[in-house]
Formats: sequence, structure tokens, C-alpha cells
Amino acid sequence: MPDTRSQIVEAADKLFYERGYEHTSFADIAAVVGLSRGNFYYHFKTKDDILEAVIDLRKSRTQVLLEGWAEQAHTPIERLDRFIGMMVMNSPKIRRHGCPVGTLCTELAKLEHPALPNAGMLFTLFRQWLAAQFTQLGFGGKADGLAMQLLARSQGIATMANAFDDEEFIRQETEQLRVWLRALAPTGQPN
Amino acid sequence: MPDTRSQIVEAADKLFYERGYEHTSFADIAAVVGLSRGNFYYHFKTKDDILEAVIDLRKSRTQVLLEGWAEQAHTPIERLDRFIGMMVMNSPKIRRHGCPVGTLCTELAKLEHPALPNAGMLFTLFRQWLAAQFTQLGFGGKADGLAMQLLARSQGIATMANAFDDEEFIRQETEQLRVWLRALAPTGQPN
DNA sequence: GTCTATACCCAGATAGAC
DNA sequence: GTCTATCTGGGTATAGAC
Repeated sequence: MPDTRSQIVEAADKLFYERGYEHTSFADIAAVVGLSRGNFYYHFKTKDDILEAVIDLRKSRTQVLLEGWAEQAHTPIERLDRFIGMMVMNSPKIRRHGCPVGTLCTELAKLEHPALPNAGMLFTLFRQWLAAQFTQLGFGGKADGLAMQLLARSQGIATMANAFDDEEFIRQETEQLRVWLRALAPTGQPN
Repeated sequence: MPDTRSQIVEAADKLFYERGYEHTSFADIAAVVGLSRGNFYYHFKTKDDILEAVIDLRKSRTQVLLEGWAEQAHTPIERLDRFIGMMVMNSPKIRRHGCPVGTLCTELAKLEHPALPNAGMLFTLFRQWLAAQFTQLGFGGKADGLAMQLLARSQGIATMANAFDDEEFIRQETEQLRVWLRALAPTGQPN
């Protein structure tokens, strides 16, 4: 049985993703948790505080996710496949709400919100993990660039699938990503 | 000297791009135009009406833009280069506010706003124009898929450049897009 | 820790004078 | 066609009883 604060952050995380940060009100979150608006402020002073808590929650979950992939898959290519597979697994949600990281950063950029760099850290976690896989494949100085390229392509797929409400597009384009990956490192080694 | 209605749509177009649709208030737009809030409703009944007008403005401008490229560039490859060049030319704005089309669609999807399909038409205009170029290159049934791929990659570049506040990334990745394009159609013909 | 009540502000939207 | 004045609702945030 989780404590109230955790329930609030959990509900906020979900609603911020589904409806966006600004479009989610305290009342929305309170209704999900089954809490009065007044009691809300015992746990969080401002809406920005909830946002920080949500980003921190996502950061720790991302860490766990990436560590899990590193344990379960034993070659860099298999690990990169896990990243791509995540998009396919989440395709129904991506189609409806886009990428949780990308759409949050996009919104915070428009708001000129001070939490944008913190949200960007979510990208950075993936970036460094992906770059580590490319480094293990022997890409040296190109590893970070390839990580960014893979991140960017996944963002583009999510944005278009969301705009066109098209889940099949995710399946097609992730397959293309796998082809690209194999062409890049056919034997698990760089050219 | 443009009429008031045009001024309103112009100001709304700019503010919706820079701050987002929901985050822009009537007061914000009225302040730019130098109009009282009350007078606003003589020109537009609801905020959604302004959004529709903004999308229509963008659609007609996109048409003009694409027709201009078709006139100025005489080969499909040159025309596709114009599309890529647009990103480089607008890189300062993309870095700060993202892609005007992509970020609008992302926001409207979160709001479950009925204007999302209309905003998606902006993507469709580019999609069809790009597909026409790939068709001229002889790609036949693959043309639309390539158009979507190019659109998706440009969206990814915009999202990452915006999140990381990185203009250099746009320059790098658009260069990669040009390389990809040449590899795809080395002699202006498909493989 | 949780509640009700409420302050305060700003949003979208309307009425009616000029 | 533009203005001022105003309504109404919802948002964040606070005070204080239980």
C-alpha cells in the first residue's frame, strides 16, 4: 500500500503524459488519487514541485530499465534491439500520446520552463547508454553521434505516429531502424 | 496596411508557435495587435476559431512555399534539397521552438483537440509534395514511404535540437540527410 | 494527514455604449 | 469596428477546523 505522496506522483506522471503538464490541473490529479484539493498542498507546495518529482521518478525508472536491458541482453546489438523493441511494445500509447520524454521536453520548451534541462536528462540517460553500446561495437568517437541519431529517429517516428494516429507506421519504421543497425554493424563490428 | 483580422491571425500564428496554443491567451494576442480584449470577439467567436484560421493560414503559406520550390529547382533532388535547406535556414527558431507543424500536432493530440486532423494536413501537404519528388525519381510504390521517412527524420532532428537547445545538431543531421538522399538516388535514379 | 471553505487571479466569453 | 464593464468558470494557492 503506497503512501499518498507516491500515489500523487504516480497519478501526475500518467496525466502529464496523457494530457500534458499545463493541461493537467491539481483537481485532475486529486480526483485520481481520491484526495481533496486542499490536502494536496500538504504534500506539494507548487505544481512545479510535482513536475520535479515526476521527472525524478522517470529518471530512476529509466535507470532501472536500462540496467535491466544490460543484464538481459548480452551483446551490444541485442541491447540496441531492446531500445527499438521498447517503441514497438509501447506503440499503442505512443500513437495516442507520443513519446513521454519528447513531448514533455517539447512542452517545457514552449513554456520556457526551468525544468527543461532536468527533463532533458531523461534523453541524456538514453543517449549515454546507447553511446556505450556503440562504443562496445568499436565506433569510438562516432558512438555519441550514432546514439543521438538513433534517438532522433525514434523521436521522429513517435511524432509522426502520434500526428497521424498510425500505429502501423511504428512497426514499419522500427523495422527500418533494425535494418539500418545491421547495415551499420553487420558482424557486430564497425566497418 | 493589413486589416485587423489578418493582424490577429498573424499574431496568433507567431504566438502559438512560440508559446504553444493553450499557453497563449486572448490578452497576449490582443496586446500584440494593440486591441482591447472586448473587441476581439467581433472578429473571432472562440479560441478554436482562431486556431482554425491559423492552420488555414499555414496551409496556404505551405502551398506557396512548395510551389516556389518546384519553380526554382528543376530536378527532384534539388527540390528535396530545398526541403532540407529549410530546416537549416530556420535552425535558430527550430532550436528555440521546435518544428511549427510537429509541435502543434503534438500539443493538439494531448488536448484531444478536434483540430488535430486539420493540423495534420500541414504534414500531408509536405508528404504529398515529397512523395511526388520521389515518384519522379522513379521510386514508384516506395515514394510515399520515403516521403514519410524524410518527414519523420526531420521531426526527430527538430525535437532533439529543441530539447538540447542545440543548433549545431541540425546542421550535422541535415548533412546526413543529404548523404542519405544521394546514397538513395546516386544518379537521380533508383537502384 | 485530511478535510472544508475560501481567497485570488486570470482565462474565455458577453453586453452594450460610443 | 472599437471600446469599457462585466459575467462566469477554473486554476493555483492558503487558512484553519478536525
